[in-house]
Amino acid sequence: MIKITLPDGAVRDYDAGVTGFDIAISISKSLAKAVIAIRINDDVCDLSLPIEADASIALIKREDEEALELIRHDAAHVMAEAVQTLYPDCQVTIGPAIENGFYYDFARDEPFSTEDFPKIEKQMRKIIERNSKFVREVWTRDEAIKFFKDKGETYKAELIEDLPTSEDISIYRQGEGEKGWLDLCRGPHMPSTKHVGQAFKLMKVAGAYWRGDSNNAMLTRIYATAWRDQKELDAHLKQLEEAEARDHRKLGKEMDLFHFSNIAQGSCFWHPKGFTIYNQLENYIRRRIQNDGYVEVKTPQLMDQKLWETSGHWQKYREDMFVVPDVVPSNNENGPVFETEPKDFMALKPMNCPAHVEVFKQGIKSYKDLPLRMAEMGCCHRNEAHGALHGLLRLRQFTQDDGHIFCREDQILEEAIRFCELTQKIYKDLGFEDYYLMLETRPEQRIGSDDLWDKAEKGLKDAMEHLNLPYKTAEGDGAFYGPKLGFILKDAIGREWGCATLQLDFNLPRRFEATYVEQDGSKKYPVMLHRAVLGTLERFIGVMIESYAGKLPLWLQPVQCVVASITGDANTYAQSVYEDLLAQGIRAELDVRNEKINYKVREHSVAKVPALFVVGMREAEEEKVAIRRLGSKDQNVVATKQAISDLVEEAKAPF
RNA sequence: GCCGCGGUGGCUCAGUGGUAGAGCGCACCCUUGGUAAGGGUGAGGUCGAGGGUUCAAUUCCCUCUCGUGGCACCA
Repeated sequence: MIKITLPDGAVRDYDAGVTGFDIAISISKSLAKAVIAIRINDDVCDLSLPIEADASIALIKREDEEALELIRHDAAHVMAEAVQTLYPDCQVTIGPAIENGFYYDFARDEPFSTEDFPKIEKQMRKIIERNSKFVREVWTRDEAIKFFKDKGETYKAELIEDLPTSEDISIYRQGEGEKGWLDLCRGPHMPSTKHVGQAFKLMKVAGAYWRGDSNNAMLTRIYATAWRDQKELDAHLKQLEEAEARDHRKLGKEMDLFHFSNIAQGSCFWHPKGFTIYNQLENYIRRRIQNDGYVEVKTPQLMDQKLWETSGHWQKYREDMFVVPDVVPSNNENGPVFETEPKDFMALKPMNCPAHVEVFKQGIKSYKDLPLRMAEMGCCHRNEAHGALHGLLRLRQFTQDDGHIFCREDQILEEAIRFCELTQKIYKDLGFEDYYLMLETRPEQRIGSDDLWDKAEKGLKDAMEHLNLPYKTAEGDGAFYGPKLGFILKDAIGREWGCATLQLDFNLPRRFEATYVEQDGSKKYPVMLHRAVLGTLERFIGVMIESYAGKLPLWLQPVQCVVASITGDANTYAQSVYEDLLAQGIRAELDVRNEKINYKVREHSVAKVPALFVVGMREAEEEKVAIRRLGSKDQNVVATKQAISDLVEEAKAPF
């Protein structure tokens, strides 16, 4: 007999080898119908798995939150069978459950298109209705490898070959008898295909490299979403639709903030309204960092190859840099641009750090000068791959709210804490609470001793622990010169973008022979903390537009108030209200066009103008305005003086 | 860079092997209207670029380019 502890704490005795299904039956028949899996201790398992020892268990029902992953995983198997039934020449590879759904990677000479989706979905529904049991079998490695090789499934065979020899090769069969479709899988699965249900939808096809390596073949990935019921599915699809409407590229066009053009791909043309946001944000950051003890510098855009050789970028990252020959070009328009092979080169800076080290090196620095916090709104260029570009979120030209803190080793913790606190304050001011921290630790290819890395990683961890900040860790993802801490924000559809970053660097000062004089007169290398709060102004504005769906806080809005007249007779008064607003520093516009007020209200609402001052003869006579705020249908008639001073108060930047 | 999809007036998009259409916007006229589109008239397009097939290509094919969804990349 074994002891099974149920979630309510009750302990029941069962024969060893009892299954989750047996336990469910022993409790109630209706429960047995509803359960689809069992959690044994902390692992989700098949309902049919025999339990051989004492355990705590919980039965998972299909309506439970935990069922989602099982539904999605099983749906992936169903999709794979459907695809292979329809396209027998197609190899299946891997297909995990992911957030909101699942995908499966297929290898086929002719890629799928979305036009194939209805056919595949139909076949999936057939398989689900067939209600085949998922049957787990354990095979030997050789047996499994031979089976898949004979079937022409080279990718599966490769997967099995790479599994540790200690591991059982488990196979899940989801059809009848010997001919049932099967897949290599660790499990667990629900009892049968019908539990997948009908609330799924194939979403998109995409290319994906085999095993995530660009040296490998490109497979065709089909993404799908799957839910417990139609209501959940509909809600998800609706949410996606709404998110699309918040896309910063769409809003940027609609609100006339910026544009992109193929004559400067990956760079942004800021329009007056967009640049107003940009400037407001930049000025705010400038006030923040000045208050936090930074000094601001401006360094060159083009710098000599030698600088990049010293920093190491020339050797390591040249292919991502814009390199410019330092030669006078030929004026002969029919000949080559350069008549002689260029020997000397400059490069547009892909980052500001070497330039800041150059500034640091001017003159002699004392330990008393540290920490030296040097900031720059640094415009950088990186020759990003075409496929990487994405609106304001991934550009070739961008401006970092960059900064480098030169400090002693014993100042790392304090500076790291200080930076995290500054970032928290700024994100709070800007209305961001939904972000997380990611610590990226030492990569395989790195410079510096393990001792230094220990110190550096500990410095970052200590800072986060001191501030009680939860964080994730990505082992091995750090920069070659030091570990990284990132603040990750999400865009409208949940894609993640690194914004704030803090990186420890023991390396660059050594490469540049940048030193300070210690108390005892000896020369020492300072530690460099690379840091940015927004990351880049462009990316942050992009994320912010999506997060606010274009309805930015008043202090950032390009047009804060529009004064709209109802009839021509009120135009003079409207003009005077408008001028008063301007005089008080409000970014206002005047609308005295020959249009109906309905029309004006609609247009400015669509344009997301936060405050609309409507004036007709009634208001003119009483020196008032009828205020209509964005998102509200209410009108509030207020004395003009009061309305303006209220708006001025509200439009104050948070710092 | 790789795989899929796309590029038609300023914007959103329809359409066709016989050199193009709508709505919005824009200009002008009428209308002076009280909180989400008043009416009329008009201008505006080398149908992304190049090549091919064809009597004829915006339409079919190829190459390129840009965009887009992913993948890879992201110092």
